[in-house]
Amino acid sequence: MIKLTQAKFVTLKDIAEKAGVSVNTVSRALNNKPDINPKTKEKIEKIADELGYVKNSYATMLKSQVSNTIGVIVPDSSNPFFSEVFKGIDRAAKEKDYQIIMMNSEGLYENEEQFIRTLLERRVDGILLFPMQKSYEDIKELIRERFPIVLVGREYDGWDVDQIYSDEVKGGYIATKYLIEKGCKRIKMITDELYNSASFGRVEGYKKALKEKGKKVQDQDIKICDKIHEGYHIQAGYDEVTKMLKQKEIFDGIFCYNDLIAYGAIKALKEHGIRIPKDVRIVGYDDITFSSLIEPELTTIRVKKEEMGYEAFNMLYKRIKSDRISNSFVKKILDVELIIRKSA
Amino acid sequence: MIKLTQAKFVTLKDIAEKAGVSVNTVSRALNNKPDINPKTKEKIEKIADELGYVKNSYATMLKSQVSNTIGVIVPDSSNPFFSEVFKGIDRAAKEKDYQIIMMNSEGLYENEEQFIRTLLERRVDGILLFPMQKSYEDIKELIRERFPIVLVGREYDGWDVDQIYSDEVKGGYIATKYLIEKGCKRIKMITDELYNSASFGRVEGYKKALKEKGKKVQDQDIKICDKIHEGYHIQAGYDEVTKMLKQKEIFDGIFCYNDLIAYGAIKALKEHGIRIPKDVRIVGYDDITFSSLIEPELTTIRVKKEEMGYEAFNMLYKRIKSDRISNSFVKKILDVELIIRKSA
DNA sequence: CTGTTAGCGCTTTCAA
DNA sequence: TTGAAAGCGCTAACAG
Repeated sequence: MIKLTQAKFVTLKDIAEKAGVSVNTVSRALNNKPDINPKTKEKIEKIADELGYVKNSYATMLKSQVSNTIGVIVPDSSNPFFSEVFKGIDRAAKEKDYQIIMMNSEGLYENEEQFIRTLLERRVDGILLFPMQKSYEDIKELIRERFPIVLVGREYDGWDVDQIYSDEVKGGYIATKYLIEKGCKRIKMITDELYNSASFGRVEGYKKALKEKGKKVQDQDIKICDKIHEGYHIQAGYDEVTKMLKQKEIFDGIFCYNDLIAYGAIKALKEHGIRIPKDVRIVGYDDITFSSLIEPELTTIRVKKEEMGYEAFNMLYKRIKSDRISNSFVKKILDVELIIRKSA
Repeated sequence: MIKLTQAKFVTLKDIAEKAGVSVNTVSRALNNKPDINPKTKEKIEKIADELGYVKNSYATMLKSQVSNTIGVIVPDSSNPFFSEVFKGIDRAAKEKDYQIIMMNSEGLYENEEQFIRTLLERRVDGILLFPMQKSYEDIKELIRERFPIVLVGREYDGWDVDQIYSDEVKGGYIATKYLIEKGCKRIKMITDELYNSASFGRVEGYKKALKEKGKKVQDQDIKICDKIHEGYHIQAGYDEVTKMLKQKEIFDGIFCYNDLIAYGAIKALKEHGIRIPKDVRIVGYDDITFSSLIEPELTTIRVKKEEMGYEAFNMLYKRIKSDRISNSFVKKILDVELIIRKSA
């Protein structure tokens, strides 16, 4: 059936016929190849323009087996943390004239698996993945096949794969140590799931700081987010603190897995008339834009977000361009720093 | 040159050879077509699995001329407003099993033009565009060619194109009217560029409300954002208010083009010890998540963000699927509402 | 400098 | 139920 709603695209053949030359002459003309008469070229370009020619990239990619496209899978594109990392990816990709197909796994492993497949079907040249770490099968396969991939934001100790992530243990450590130094006697932690390395590392840092100062670590002090909510991080922080208050738990400091959780925690505390930082001190993680705008301004761990994205792309780019099998995989660990504001 | 770093992908031909059947039998087996012996099918599926077959979508698309992909061009993916609209798009696209290529025009018309071209080269089935409105040539061409497109968030009065946007005049009107009712005598407005319909509409509403209450509209009360900054909206709001204060302008109310500008405005006012809402009342626009978290909580105009994205996709989907030329273009206008919090 | 030819991987007639 | 052959639009090798 002829689709009248959409004009058919002009092909090289159309141009060739009109110009009275062969298809391949047209191809050469339009791709700025050598060995072409300037006059012919000009003529062809003119006709292409008149006809409104738009190259069919599928055909090109099918032929050349190169897409100049990478896939990016993030857990939540509406989380400002990922927006900022993505900015770095985007900037690096533009420099190298690469395109990006971005997908949102929404924290579901099934999606991650499915998206990887889709990206492979699209023959992306490589993948930048923020993995869920709920399972590893999908990634293992890519690595076994030596498909160009860089794992971002999560640690895969001992794996033969390029990776870039922050020094999470240090982050958790300096955050907690700071709270202790500020005089907190009972510090809770609210974290994400425990199976991802970021969460795990931050908890480890938290424990390390407590132990170092001779405080005992109690597992019930570590709260794990309940993620059933829409926009779950803020809500989860809010719910968790509300519950802690209702159960009359005693605490004078909270270290949150990320700034969003901290926002929710602050909201709950304020609603109960608890003063920050006087009664309870709060430290977040990530240092997203809004953290210097909320009240009280949030003390937090700054992560090099844009740099992480920028570097991640360039690591992937190198991997894509490396023509030989290389067993030297890059593991880049970014430093973090404590940003002291008003909440702690 | 053989690229050893990347295993070659398995093709239908490979499977066919191993199974001792023809390529087309394999194709039919893997695509769940009728007319295939269940046993043959099973055998083929098994081999495909063993060999790790991944379909080459370029080949399929080249042949079928359908990509099941749409392009989305947003001005700034790190602005929470667009993140939320995008969520709606994403949800709708998933329902229809469509994929999305998202691009970030960064407020530059050159990028918009360039991205449209790229998307056409990728033969997307349609485009969802948040236009800059700095120029119209690129869009005009698409419309002339009857390429499936939906313009989102901006009004194109009298154009033969599907569009969805908010009732901006109403938004500006109710925001300003509310400030007047609260007793504001001198209300400033800080807006984005003036050439886009959203900005234009909100200014119109602002003027309408002032006039209706017998107040005179002074053009110098309307401040236009200076956008040279990184993360410009917040910074621009901050800079603008700082400048107004330095120049000792008199005002007791500010209506901001969006919440981000309002955040910056609030920050500047606080730094100067000006109380909100006692000395100056602030109303924002969009009602992004963080607006109920900052202090004071922001009074703002709520826009149906997710719905806008969701509807936009479905309008585009209909357009893509409509097989005949249709001259009835859809123009959907979403309602807005005033959310009263603490800042005004 | 230009044309002919082959083929990327897949789908789709049309025969068998 | 299956196979052979053509072709989507483009590029590249090779002649001329």
